Order: sequence, then C-alpha cells, then structure tokens
Amino acid sequence: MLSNQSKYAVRGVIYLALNASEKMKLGSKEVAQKIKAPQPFLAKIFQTLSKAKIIESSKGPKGGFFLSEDELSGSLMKVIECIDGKNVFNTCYIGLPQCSDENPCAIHHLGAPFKKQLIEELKKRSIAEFAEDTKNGRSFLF
Amino acid sequence: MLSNQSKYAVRGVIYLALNASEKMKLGSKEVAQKIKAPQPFLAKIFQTLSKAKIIESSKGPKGGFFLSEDELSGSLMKVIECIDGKNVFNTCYIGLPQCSDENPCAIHHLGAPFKKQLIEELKKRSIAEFAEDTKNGRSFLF
DNA sequence: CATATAAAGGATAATTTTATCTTTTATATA
DNA sequence: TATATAAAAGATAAAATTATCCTTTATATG
Repeated sequence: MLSNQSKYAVRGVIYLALNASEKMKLGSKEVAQKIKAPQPFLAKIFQTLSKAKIIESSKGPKGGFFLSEDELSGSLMKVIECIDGKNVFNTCYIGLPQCSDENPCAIHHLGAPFKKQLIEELKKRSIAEFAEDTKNGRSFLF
Repeated sequence: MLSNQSKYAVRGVIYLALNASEKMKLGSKEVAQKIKAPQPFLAKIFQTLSKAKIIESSKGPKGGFFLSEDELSGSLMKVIECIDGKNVFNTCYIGLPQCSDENPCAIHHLGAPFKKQLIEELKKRSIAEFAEDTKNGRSFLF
C-alpha cells in the first residue's frame, strides 16, 4: 500500500512529534537509528517533508528536525500524500484502471468501506494525536 | 498491497474462469490482450499458476489455459498467495517488523478490521463465485 | 571571525519488480 | 510422420524503488 518511503516518513514524523521540539531538535541520524531506517534515505525524506512545511528543519550546530505547534496538528494523511502522492489509496486492488463504486472490480466491495474509514481517520486525526497514542502505550513505533 | 503480478493473475484467472474451458482453452496472448496485461509477463504468471495446479495448461495446437471444475472452486486467495506469498497481507502499514493486535502500530487498529474481512472473503469465496459476479454485472474486469 | 555541525542538493549505485526475448518441449492435426 | 502451434524454461533487459555518497550551504558557538 504505502511505499517504504512513506512508512519511514510516518514513523519518523511520529518519533519527532514525541521527542523533538524547537529547543531540542533531532538529527536524521538519531531518528534513523531509533526507527531503524537507513539514515541517508530518511534524511532525503525529511528534506521532502521539510520543503512541504510538514516538519521544520534547521542547519548547523544544534540543528535538526522538529514539528512546530501548527505542524503537530497536521494530519497524518498529509505526510503520506506528501511522499506517495494524492492517489496512494485510489489504486484498485487488482489493477482496474477505472475502479469505483460504479465500476467495481471483483473485490472492490470487500475493501471499500474500510478503505474509506482508513482514509477518513488519516485525514481527521492529527500527528499529535497519533503520537499521543504512542506515548500512552496504545500503539508502538518499534 | 498486491504486486502487479498478483493483479494480472487475479484478473487473468477470472477471465479464464469466465471464458475458457477444457474444450475451449485460451492462449496467454488472447487473455493478455483482453485484460490489458503485457503478454510475456502474463505467460510467466500463468506458468507459475499452472505449476501450482491453480489453473490447467496444455501445449500445442488448440493448447492454452483453462480451469478444471476443481480449480474453479479454489479460493481467490490461493491465486494471490501463489504469486505474492503467504505474507502479502501480514505486512504492517508503516513498516513495524512486529505489528500485531498486541504490538499495534499507530494505524493498525484503523486497518485491522478491513484486512481481516478482506482476507476472510478472499479465502472463503471461490474463483467461480467471483467470476459469477462479473458475469452478472456486479463487478467488472476492465 | 573561524570552526564544527547538520541539513540541502545533486549525482550515483544497488536492489527489486516488471517485462521481454529466445530456445526447447509437447501435441494436435493434416 | 511432418508441420504448425502454444506452453515451458531460462536468460536478459528495462524501469522503478530503495539507498548511498559527496559537495555545498547555513548557522550556532567559541
């Protein structure tokens, strides 16, 4: 479903949300180690997210990445779409070019309601909320 | 989620279920054209499915592919697993090595019911049933 | 202001997935 | 039995994804 890039992005961003701040920026190196992602690859991903203003970055000593208050309230979907594009979840399970409720593939109806739910939640819930779940032990990052 | 190979496999097999029989075998060429798959690629896929006895094949003039009665009652999941392996649906959305109900990732609970339902249906419903849906216009192959 | 640090940017490399091509084998039928 | 047909088998190629490396730029701090 999601590319490796998106997966690293989601994990990396949640890690930042939990552990980084304006005063306590984190380098891609540290984050990569923690979430078990290849460091230069994660660096590239953070670069992309940073350009899109989904995370903040600053160069130099004490530099690194973090999320502003505003960014913390962004949706997780934005992270995913920033990396994989708007159509990540639009692709048909079995590759029909035009798969929809009107022209459904053989398994469209099996997946559609849940896909809708997943998309809705990813759009509705903020990065901070997902991070909160992790902090409270309701979900895990490793 | 599914690889291109699996997608072509599913569409190809349903096409065969609908249009081929022992008396009326179909070549990979014709099927590929119809389902818009690259011909030599589909040929390879059918080869794999044939080895696994998920579809029948015969060489020579009037040769081609079809499904036996037995094979028609096989599950669609078998087709998918034959190509993509048993773990297609076990992979975590955001790449946790050990993602489960006990150690759920941030979006595990959003997707879990969807996944379970999908897997169950794919295992329960036969290729013939999916083909039937297509015949009745409840789902589409193109 | 010099220095060290860390991201940005751009080029390159490795791996995986997707796809094709060529030769061999089996078989129906003329 | 010769011929043509179509899959099997195996090698190769193309494309996409994943990952790394190196140089440049910005900046905090001594």
